[in-house]
Amino acid sequence: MSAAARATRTGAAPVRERRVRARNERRILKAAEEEFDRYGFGGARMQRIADRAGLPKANIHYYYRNKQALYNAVLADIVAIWNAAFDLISPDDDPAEALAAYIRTKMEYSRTHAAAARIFTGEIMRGAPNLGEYLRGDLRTWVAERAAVIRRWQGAGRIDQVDPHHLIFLIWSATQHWADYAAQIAALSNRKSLARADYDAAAESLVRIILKGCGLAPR
Amino acid sequence: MSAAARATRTGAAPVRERRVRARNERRILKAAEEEFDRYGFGGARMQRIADRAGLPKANIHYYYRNKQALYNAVLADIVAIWNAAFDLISPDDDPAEALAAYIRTKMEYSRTHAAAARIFTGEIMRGAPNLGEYLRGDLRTWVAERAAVIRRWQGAGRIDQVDPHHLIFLIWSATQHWADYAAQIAALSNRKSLARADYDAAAESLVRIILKGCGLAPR
DNA sequence: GTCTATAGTTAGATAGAC
DNA sequence: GTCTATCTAACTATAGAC
Repeated sequence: MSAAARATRTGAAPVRERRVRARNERRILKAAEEEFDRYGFGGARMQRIADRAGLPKANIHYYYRNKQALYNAVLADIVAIWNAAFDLISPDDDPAEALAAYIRTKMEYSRTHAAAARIFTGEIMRGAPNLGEYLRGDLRTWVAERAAVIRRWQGAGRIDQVDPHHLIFLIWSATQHWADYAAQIAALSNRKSLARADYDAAAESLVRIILKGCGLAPR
Repeated sequence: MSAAARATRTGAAPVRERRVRARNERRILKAAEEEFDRYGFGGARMQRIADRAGLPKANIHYYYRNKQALYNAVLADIVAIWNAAFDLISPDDDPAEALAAYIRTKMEYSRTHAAAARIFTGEIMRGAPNLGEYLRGDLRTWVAERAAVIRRWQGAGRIDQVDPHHLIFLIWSATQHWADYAAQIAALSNRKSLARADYDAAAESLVRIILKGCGLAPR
């Protein structure tokens, strides 16, 4: 019996083996994220994921039962980061400051987590076959809470009477665009890729237009 | 030798056969659009496209050499409709009216051509491997011309000094969102699908926020 | 836990009769 | 131009030695 098998029985894997597992899972998830981003679920190849991760293909199946399970793990990762990153916006905040900060944070996410952002869009575009629970659960709660905050701001006359959901979707779409459409933006500006300054400038344009569009002073 | 083969040699196919060809190509393209939308290029299956079109699989290959050629035909269709639909915006237009009309038209496109819109997004997200020429050609010209119009408006003090490209991308993303993220919007509002009224209301919110955000009076 | 070899299955593409 | 049968390649997944 192997050390790992013994450890599983006793419920405590040796530290070294847990570390190997953690490192390999990280490598595989990273490689899978790149592959699913570039080719979509149907176009992704387990062999290429293995090559990117620097492991034999069989090892991918050792850690993840099948392609679907690996894809679900990548999605879970994306949703976890998403949940952790966007706890902003409470009723006591200044509306202009809170919205400006949210736009800038979301844009930064599009820049630093572009592949994750695109995989998320791909999943939603296919009808969210693996994220229905998340959309109808955590995300719906999040949206309802933020919409309530915006309505309280509106009740206090601190922001224009725009549909809170429409405002949230506007911010999501305008920032997400810089991940999903990065290739188009680069092609239109005759460049190979976008720089940090491009995202920063775009975020400032969005802050300016959206805040003013809601009757708020610039921040 | 068949009538078709004879006709090909003489350069004039009989009317009936041309009609059969046109009808079948339309059916196949429609079925392919649905399939590529639902599953992406890699996940699309020629057999399902054939089933949707009500034809044997071999016939799909008779009209389109392979899967890639069929996908390219679908993309060409999408780009053609796109080019035909958005010739709006000239320097003599009233900025508020022109932008409002563009937002409403683009939103209508997201509603009535949702599958096409999503396939386009998917292609761009994969790095636009089959649309580089279009992006660097027709689309770049289109964007440059519209940006020039916006700059003339700005020179005449008719609209705020916002980056014209950022404004165009904002309108594209905010309207495109209602095609790409329809599943998420429906899930968040606990409904199975979106109605025309949803798109219309969203368009009016966007017109209101974006026009005001650019220093324009509502239209 | 790692890796080679391969089983098993699917799907794109084609041959050839009609 | 249509359709059935089939070829072939590619890919997911697993068996089993180490």
